[in-house]
Amino acid sequence: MSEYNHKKIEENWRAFWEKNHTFRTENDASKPKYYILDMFPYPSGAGLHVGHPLGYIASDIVTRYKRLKGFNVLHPMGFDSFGLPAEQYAIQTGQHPAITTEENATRYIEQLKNIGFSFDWSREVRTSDPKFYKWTQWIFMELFRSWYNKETDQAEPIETLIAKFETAGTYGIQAVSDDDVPHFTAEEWNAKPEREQYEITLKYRLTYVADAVVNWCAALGTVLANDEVKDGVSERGGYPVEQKLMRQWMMRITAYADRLLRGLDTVDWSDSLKEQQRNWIGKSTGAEVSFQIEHRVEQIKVFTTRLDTIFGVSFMVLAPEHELVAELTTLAQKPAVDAYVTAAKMRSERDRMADAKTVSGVFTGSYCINPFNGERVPIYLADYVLAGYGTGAVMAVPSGDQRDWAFAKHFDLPIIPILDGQKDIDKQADNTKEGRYINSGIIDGLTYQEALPVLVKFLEEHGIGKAKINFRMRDAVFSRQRYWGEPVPVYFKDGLPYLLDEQDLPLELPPVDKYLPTETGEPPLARAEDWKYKGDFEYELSTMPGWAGSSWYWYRYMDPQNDQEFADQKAIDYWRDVDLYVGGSEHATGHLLYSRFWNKFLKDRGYVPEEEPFKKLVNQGMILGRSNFVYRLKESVGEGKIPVFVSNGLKGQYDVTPLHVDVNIVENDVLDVETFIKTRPDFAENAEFILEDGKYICGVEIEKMSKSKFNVVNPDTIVERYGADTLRLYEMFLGPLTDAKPWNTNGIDGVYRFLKKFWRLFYEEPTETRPGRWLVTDEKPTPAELKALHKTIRKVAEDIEHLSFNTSVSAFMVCVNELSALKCNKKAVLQELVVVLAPFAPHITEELWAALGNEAGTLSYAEFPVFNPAYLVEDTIEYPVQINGKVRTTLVFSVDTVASDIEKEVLANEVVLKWLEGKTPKKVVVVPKRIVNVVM
RNA sequence: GCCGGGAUGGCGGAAUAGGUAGACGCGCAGGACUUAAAAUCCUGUGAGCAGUAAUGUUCGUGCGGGUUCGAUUCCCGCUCCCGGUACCA
Repeated sequence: MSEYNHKKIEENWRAFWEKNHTFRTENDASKPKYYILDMFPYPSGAGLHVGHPLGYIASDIVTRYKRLKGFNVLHPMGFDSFGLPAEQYAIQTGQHPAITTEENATRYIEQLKNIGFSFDWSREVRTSDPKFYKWTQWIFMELFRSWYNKETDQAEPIETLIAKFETAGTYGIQAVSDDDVPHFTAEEWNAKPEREQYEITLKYRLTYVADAVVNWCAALGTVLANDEVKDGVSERGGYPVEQKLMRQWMMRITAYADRLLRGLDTVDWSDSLKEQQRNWIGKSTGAEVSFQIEHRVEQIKVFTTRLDTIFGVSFMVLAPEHELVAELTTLAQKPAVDAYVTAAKMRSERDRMADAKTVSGVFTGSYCINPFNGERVPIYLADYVLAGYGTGAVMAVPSGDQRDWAFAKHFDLPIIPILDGQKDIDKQADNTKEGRYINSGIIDGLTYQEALPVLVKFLEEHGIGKAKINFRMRDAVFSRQRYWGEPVPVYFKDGLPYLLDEQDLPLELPPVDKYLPTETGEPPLARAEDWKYKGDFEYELSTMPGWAGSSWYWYRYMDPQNDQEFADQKAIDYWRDVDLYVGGSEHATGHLLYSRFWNKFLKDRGYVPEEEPFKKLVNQGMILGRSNFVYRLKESVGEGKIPVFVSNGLKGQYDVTPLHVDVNIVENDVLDVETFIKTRPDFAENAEFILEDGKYICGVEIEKMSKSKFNVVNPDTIVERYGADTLRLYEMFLGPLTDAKPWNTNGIDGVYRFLKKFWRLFYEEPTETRPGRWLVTDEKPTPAELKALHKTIRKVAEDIEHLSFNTSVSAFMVCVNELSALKCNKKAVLQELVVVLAPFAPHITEELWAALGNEAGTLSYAEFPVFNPAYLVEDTIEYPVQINGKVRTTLVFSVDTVASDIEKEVLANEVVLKWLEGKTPKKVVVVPKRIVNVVM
């Protein structure tokens, strides 16, 4: 074959790999392991666009490279196949989501295989497969059967807690639990009826039932994702949405807050990602203080990180959802409070936090007492305080906190200065810790450092509070009022939740007549007929959230067929953890925290060996769409009018409406007018076009890739026209893996030409009369050829380690340009180059590898060439010579020339002398092997 | 709002222990081959000014300051864009 025929070559090799199971991976303990994982996709109905494979190409390059370096590489792919879109489609069409999901996954696999990824498809998993979610349910059960012992700082079986109760009651127990756990002695425990004992343990288990705030849409009869709520109404239909408490399964992730925080120091992730997780966990050190409510027995607890400002408290603010609101509201204030609470229910948490400009709130009519000075403090409600944070109450210090300051101004409350270091507090709050305290009772005259211990001692001696570490992170809601998710393996008996017997797993999704909630607002599973545990007991009707299956799936790839365990212990001990994890940064605080949480839990219970599941992690950037526009004259729209479109360069002279035009009929921003008329008769029939230089030039904007913007580019189209190798190289060539960047098919010709030029090093260009001959010879390479090769070997190996693939592609181009110029057709050089290029362009390199006389299909497990620095040694260096930091000339010196000799010669140089204009330089900076700078 | 990230030619980008800004590619312009086109190959290409030209020279890495012999790179203050913000996955 003397012409580069990408289609034929690629189809051949893909068939070869499939037939020979080239990428089947064994759990082979004799070779060092390397686990490279892609965040698995949700198989959407739209199929893949060119943005999706970006991360997969990168991880496939590393995978193939590591194989060449002698590693046993696990590189699997599967589907996170539970999700809202399939359910939404099911609601609209009645089609079971399993069917849609199956079709979409099949399409994804086809598209992925088309790009030549070296996935081991025999290990594919899907979270919606009962054989998979059996183990998701099993892990849920293990969580339910566990509690968190703070003493040992790990999760333990619930039996160890019960044993403690039996011998010592709650005495000395350090557990993460609900707030309202009762205290008892061993005798008291042992005397309790079984049901009550069980009820008590429910407060300690790592998954538990509690009331949580959700977006309730009464009109749709369902709970909405924040995503589905826009401006306080449902995105679908525009119905009102309110914040409502609902009984939900929860995950006690907060038990792991500190370990999740500490673990970040041990993983190789980007600083920004770690920082996002740290902020999410939000550890803050401070104190909890109780304020007695005037004329009542209840107290209001607040958490503060600035206990030192307690003498500046001039009011108290509670979240509108605070449990004491009803009791605190006086008769006179009731109408105002009720109105405010109702209004707050209509606002989403995000709206409430984002809106820092409007001050709103209402006085309850009640007061509490500042325990440090006995002053009466009025109690307000305001929606900037969120019920789920801390205690849902804030002690307001207007002189030190800007939000409190604005609130105080608005309601005309006192602003008490507390530090003599505070400045301009009549204009704004000053949160300084500088200076000495004033108006502050027992800490007057002290500094911040001196005051803190005094305050804490006072707190503890008077029993009004304690030092406390608070986390912003809350327990995770684990229930979804949906159909298309894992059923929760729980049934109810006399109102209490119990686990299913293990042999009854998996609890499969029952058929339902509709995928909607019931008329009474119960989740879709309530529609299932005769769906009772052992024929008697109500099942839990909510399903698990999207993140359940993805919180442990990487272990299933290690042993995907196992029906005895979630994975064989030997397989887990061999593969252990993920060495490189590639995926989108949008998972920074969701999936990546939950996965770490479940991993730590599984480790505590002895199922997995590593504390952290993902050693190294990179976020690939999003590939954006490049939308094209046509501009229609506004005056040309209307009954009986002929539409007129004006070219981009001339649109300024007219009043026009920009309209998206399909990027697939635009080349280099020039519109294919004929196809446009043909494909869009709805608005381009008989249309006239005002051209520039005889062409219709389209406008351009960078936007997210989406169907509605007509800017979606399908990888299949690219593979058909240019081949998968070109697609792979081009996606890498676009820019750094981690950056967001626009897709522009225009540039792809460059890498396609590169592959053809590379091919020309092996085969002569064919003419009409004869096919191109095989050019490769066994001649000995010249130093220049070896230099070109070894520069590339070094660069590419370094780049792959740093995941800097765009620069590797340029390095290949430079190398091929150099070898072409040198007319190098030598096997000794070309064969090594084939191996180096193989991870990037696996098809063309397999073809050439075989043509060079190697056994077909063995390239994937060949050996990566070893870089030899001897070929790159230079004996001269070109020094840029600067005058006052500006380059004026360059001079060549041999590598061993000493600085003083360089300086001498530079000062004698005519260009330098010209710039010196006879003056003596103040200083000459000679940086060896780098640069010379003459300062005058 | 809060948290995180980014900004370099017409376009994608390259260059950071601070050391010749614009590698590589696209596009564009000119040329070769061709009856012609495509493909391919060669040359040029940040902007301005001077010069027939070789060349010389000034400006130039989002904006405003600073540190330094020297700043795309480090520091301070802004502007705009993107991601996350707990039920999209």
